[in-house]
Amino acid sequence: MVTIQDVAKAAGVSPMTVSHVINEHPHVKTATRQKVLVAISALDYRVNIAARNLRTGRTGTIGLAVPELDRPYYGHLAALITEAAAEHKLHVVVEQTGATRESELRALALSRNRLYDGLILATVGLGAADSDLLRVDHPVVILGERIFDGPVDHIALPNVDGAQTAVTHLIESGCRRIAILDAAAPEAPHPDDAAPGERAAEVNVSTLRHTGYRTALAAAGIAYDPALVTGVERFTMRGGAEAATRLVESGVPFDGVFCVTDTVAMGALRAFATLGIRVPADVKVIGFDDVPESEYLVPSLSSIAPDHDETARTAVRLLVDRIQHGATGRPAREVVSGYRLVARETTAG
Amino acid sequence: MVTIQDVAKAAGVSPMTVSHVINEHPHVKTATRQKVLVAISALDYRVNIAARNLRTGRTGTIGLAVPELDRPYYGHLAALITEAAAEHKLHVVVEQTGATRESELRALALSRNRLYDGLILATVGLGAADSDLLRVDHPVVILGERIFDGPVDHIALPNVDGAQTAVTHLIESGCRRIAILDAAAPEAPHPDDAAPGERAAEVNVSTLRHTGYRTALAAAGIAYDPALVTGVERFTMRGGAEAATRLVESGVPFDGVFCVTDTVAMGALRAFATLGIRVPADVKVIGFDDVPESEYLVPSLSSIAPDHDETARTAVRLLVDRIQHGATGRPAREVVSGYRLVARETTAG
DNA sequence: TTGTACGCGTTATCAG
DNA sequence: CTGATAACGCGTACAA
Repeated sequence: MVTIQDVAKAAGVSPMTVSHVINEHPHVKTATRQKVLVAISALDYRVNIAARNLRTGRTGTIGLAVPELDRPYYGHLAALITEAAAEHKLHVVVEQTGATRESELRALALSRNRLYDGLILATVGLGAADSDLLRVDHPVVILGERIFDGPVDHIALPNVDGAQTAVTHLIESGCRRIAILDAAAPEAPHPDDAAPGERAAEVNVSTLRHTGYRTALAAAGIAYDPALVTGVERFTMRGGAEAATRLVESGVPFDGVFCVTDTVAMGALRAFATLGIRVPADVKVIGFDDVPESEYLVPSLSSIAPDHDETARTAVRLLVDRIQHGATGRPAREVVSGYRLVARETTAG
Repeated sequence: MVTIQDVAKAAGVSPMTVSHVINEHPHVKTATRQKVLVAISALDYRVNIAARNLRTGRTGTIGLAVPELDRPYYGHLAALITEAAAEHKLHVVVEQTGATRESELRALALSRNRLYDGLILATVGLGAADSDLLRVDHPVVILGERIFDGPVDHIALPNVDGAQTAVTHLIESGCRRIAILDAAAPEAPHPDDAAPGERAAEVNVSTLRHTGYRTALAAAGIAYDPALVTGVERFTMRGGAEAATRLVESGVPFDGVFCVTDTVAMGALRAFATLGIRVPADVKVIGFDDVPESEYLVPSLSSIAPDHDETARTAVRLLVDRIQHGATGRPAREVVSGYRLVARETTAG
């Protein structure tokens, strides 16, 4: 391994001078600079980032931790954040947490974070109950469901409002029996049903969007029918296809479906095609996320489009601010992303 | 920042002993270990990876550099490689190169690589002419087109054979006028057309798959018609849709389309739907890559499925071997991935 | 304008 | 079983 010392020796100067050249400090004679540059390229010298990092405490890199890399939503997010970070001259590296609460906490706590100047953590497994665990001393921005009064900066997706808008759109398109495909296991009670003082069920993407669904129904005077709620094992295409198939096989009539994510909707659309159910003629479908694929599906998928670009930019901006002004200085901020309804063929008249 | 020294002081031992405990060295009395562990958790100490890395030269992390993160193929690849690496107790971080030759070379040469024990580089921009530039001293595995006799370990996709199989499948399905959507700019001459001694045009995914296309046509006695070759600006859905639209508007008759990637095919399918061209009734379509989405499209997309799982596992295995046995010891190896034809609805009778 | 000395936090070596 | 010492490669402060 060729070090800065080797370069110094080769150029006939001190290591310090080499350092000055590398870091483009002004007070180096041009002739000296040239000698050093020649030596650097002759020896193919590269600075040792680990050493520099140890000395300076900065890496110029931020981490992005996402639940799963092979879901369009996160791929898109990663691309946008990479772009936004570049404007701040920061590199982005992405890692996969695995979509469980434990793994997300691990990503957060891992000493590895020392290799990043900051971390953007996209969560699905963390709940409001984990608030305390989010208290870390390095710059972190959480991207995900709503965690009120959390100790870290946090960008919340417009889950409730977005879902309500989606379902309202189905209603306005003429649907009356609207099914929902969302997370399977813990039956999410409607907030209104919770006994006073009782802790609400875990807050996550699914329960929030479920809430929006119920709110929209209620606003339109449509009764909530548990038979129309179908659980999705995982928020994947396969999960969506299986859930949609179960919904159809249950025999319960429905004329609209709100899918918790576009990926789930893609699975559902496929299942409907297989079962001979026409979209949008027989059933209208809407998703959430507006992943790039949605526009190109046949039929193209209506969706709720959070302002991804703005979200990415805000996440990076908040993080950069923490990096520059200290992780624990200012109180935590919460930002809710904007969104818009994108009506496409799956909800066409 | 709490250091190993702080822990040592708190536990009343030397920093060295703390290090022994952290790294689970055997010869530490249980009582001592306990004291240290207590101090560690009391102080919430985390090892400083940068310092450890500086000292040991290992990070336990490998890098994966891909052209673009928001393409299903790379997302899927990243997920599989992460999984494969976990079996070797290695972390994976993914970064985006940007799909240009320069950026890929930069990813390769970057001092940043010192933060990884090794790098898996998925290429699209690099050509055979860059062989020399690939000569680096740290462990690297290239994933991409075929670069014969390159200086680094290399996993090649079965581009030529796979494309030939895809086009042959179209022919066997009854197609006679088969269009191809592939890279736009430099007209790729068929190897047979190159004058002897003349350097072949740049070798990349597109030219290789183009070669497979021509080989399949030739084998079936079908004349190559340049009018059926349509350039795709970028290998995105949008690029595919635009190219397909141009193809149709050109007025040239065709009954089959081979798309250079599944993502391009998704765009093409959408364009055909918009233009009222039925798939597979009017035109049959096949892609390449077999991304997870393909199975769920309507109609589901026939494709060439490289053995992604095996590819990921092999890439990691080769890299681990280099990490353990030195980057420059053994001569470079080239492995070609296996593949299979997946016939779905877009090429159904 | 250039050089010297030291410290960042950790671990390898080797002695006790 | 535990600890002292040195070293990893770089950057900062200060001296020359």
